[in-house]
Amino acid sequence: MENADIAKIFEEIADLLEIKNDNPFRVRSYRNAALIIGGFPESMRSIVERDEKELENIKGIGKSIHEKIVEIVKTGKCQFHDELLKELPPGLLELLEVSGIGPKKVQLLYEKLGIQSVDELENAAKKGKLRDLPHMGEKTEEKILKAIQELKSRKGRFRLSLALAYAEPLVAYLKKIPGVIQVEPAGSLRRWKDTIGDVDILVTCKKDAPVMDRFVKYPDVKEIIAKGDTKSTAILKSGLQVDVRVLDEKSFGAALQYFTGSKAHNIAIRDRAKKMGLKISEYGVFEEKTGKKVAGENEEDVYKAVGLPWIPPELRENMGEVEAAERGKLPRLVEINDIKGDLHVHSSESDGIHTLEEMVSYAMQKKYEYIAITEHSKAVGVAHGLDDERALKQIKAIDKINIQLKGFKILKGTEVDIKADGSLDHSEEVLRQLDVVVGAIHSKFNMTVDEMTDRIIKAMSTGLINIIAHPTGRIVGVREPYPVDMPKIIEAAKKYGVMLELNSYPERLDLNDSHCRLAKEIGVMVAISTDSHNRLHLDYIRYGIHTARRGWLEKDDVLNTRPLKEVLKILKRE
DNA sequence: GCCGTTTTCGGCCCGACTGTTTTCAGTCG
Ligand SMILES: Nc1nc2c(ncn2[C@H]2C[C@H](O)[C@@H](COP(=O)(O)OP(=O)(O)OP(=O)(O)O)O2)c(=O)[nH]1
Ligand SMILES: [Mg+2]
Ligand SMILES: [Mg+2]
Ligand SMILES: [Zn+2]
Repeated sequence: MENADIAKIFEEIADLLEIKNDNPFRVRSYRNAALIIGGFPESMRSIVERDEKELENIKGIGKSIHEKIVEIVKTGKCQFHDELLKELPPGLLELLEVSGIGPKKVQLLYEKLGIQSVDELENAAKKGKLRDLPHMGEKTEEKILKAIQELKSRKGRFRLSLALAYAEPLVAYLKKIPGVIQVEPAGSLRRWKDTIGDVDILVTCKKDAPVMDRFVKYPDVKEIIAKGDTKSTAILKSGLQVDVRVLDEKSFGAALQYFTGSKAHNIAIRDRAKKMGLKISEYGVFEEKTGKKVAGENEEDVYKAVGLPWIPPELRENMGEVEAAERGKLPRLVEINDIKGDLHVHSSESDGIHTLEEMVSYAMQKKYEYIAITEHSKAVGVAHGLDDERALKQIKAIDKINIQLKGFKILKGTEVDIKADGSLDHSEEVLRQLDVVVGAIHSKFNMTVDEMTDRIIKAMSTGLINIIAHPTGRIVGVREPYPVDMPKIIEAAKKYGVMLELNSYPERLDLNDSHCRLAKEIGVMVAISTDSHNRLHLDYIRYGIHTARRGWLEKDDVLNTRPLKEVLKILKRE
């Protein structure tokens, strides 16, 4: 039982309770717990094994949910969940996936028509059986049929980079509408989450600007879900959903604060306002008694009105940022301009596209002081990995080029394969001649957690490795992380003086946000690298930076914010 | 079910859009 499985159980408990018309705040508690556990950096299993009392320290997890986590970890089951599933058929859960269908309709459909699955719902709608139910008519049937089609072709959450690629031209299109003043991506895009459920765009404009009419005519729109004066929703041909919110420029700050979220952050901020006698909505901050508007034009004022400094969007997950802001303890997050070099770069010598010289010239354009050339080793055959001999040749070649470079240095490196037994795919003799050794797992993923964790720790214990690359091996939306105990890895990294990579490839973003935060807590430095295989990949650094910011990292927590001299000192192995 | 600048009970964010309704419930952001 991994965290994702436990989160799913609580999510289902929330859904089932909601269908049963249970207390909505109880429902929220389960849903909130699912959110917390799903994003937690350490597995519930290892917390329970070490000391289950630690669960009590997690905000949002109380006695009841605590007990259920322990039960699930120990027995693999949750009795309460099982009982709910005896009362209600499991098919009701899939009905909730149909957009427009919520708990009340599910209950109604089940009780009046015995509908227990999406297929049954589709049949009933086609036969016109739904229109007899209260609050439903012919239009509802049509809408449900459309929503079922949409569900069947739904692809799940989009990679951040892909969602951005769809959002950018739409933003440009909206900016050209007459009367439009500002167009800002908001939601999870502005928070730089690794995956995006839908794109949220905030627009401010002069009165009567035809924003919504033009939005729904955007050539890439496939279907209009809703269209109102201030809020519309459409689905693009790619299947990506877009929400556009339009407000007056006087509300820009409050609207951006609202639409950036996260939902949990908004609730926390609004709750705080309420306790101060204020009310926050997307229109502004208002005094509860008089209704007088006290903020709204810009975001900073909204936070100021509730006694807080402005909080960077990447932190707005209600994971301690409100408390930190209150105590003046917000981190000074790392910025893209802090980056002085890139420590994971390939050239055409292994599986890169561009030559070493081409990579260097682009890095110099970016005003970097250094990059490390880190080719694969021979075990990664598909990538033309280097054996010792080729590695030695490359060392000599780099030495030669370095002589001619001014104000820039190529670090001699490798992305050495960590073999199944934890040994490294180059000789110690070669590894000792390199400036930086990046170690990574590339095959044999089907190990137990303990085996995989030991494998990586063994590699770290050789004293030959500086950095572990893409430490969990996940591919966003494609491959789960291999089983590995990250807290143990991070502790071992601390012990052996090894650093961890945040791989900036948008398909990887590995370490992820919560692991970055754990690394900082434990005191392990993170290297934000791009793993570039062509020169434009060097620009992927921005994904890494924003993910690091989501993990609360500051400049000093990041290895490659340091100038060349310092980095070389840190990379020196005993 | 959770939690504590109204602390161990009582409150838990606030508003838009739709389809049905004749005054609003449901769903969603
Ligand atoms: N106050 C408040 N704001 C909400 C609520 N639901 C959503 N929002 C705000 C905050 C969200 O970040 C923003 C956009 O909503 P989305 O459902 O698109 O969520 P978000 O973009 O955060 O994540 P996503 O990747 O789309 O799943 O709207 C809510 O229930 N209350
Ligand atoms: Mg969104
Ligand atoms: Mg949205
Ligand atoms: Zn690589």
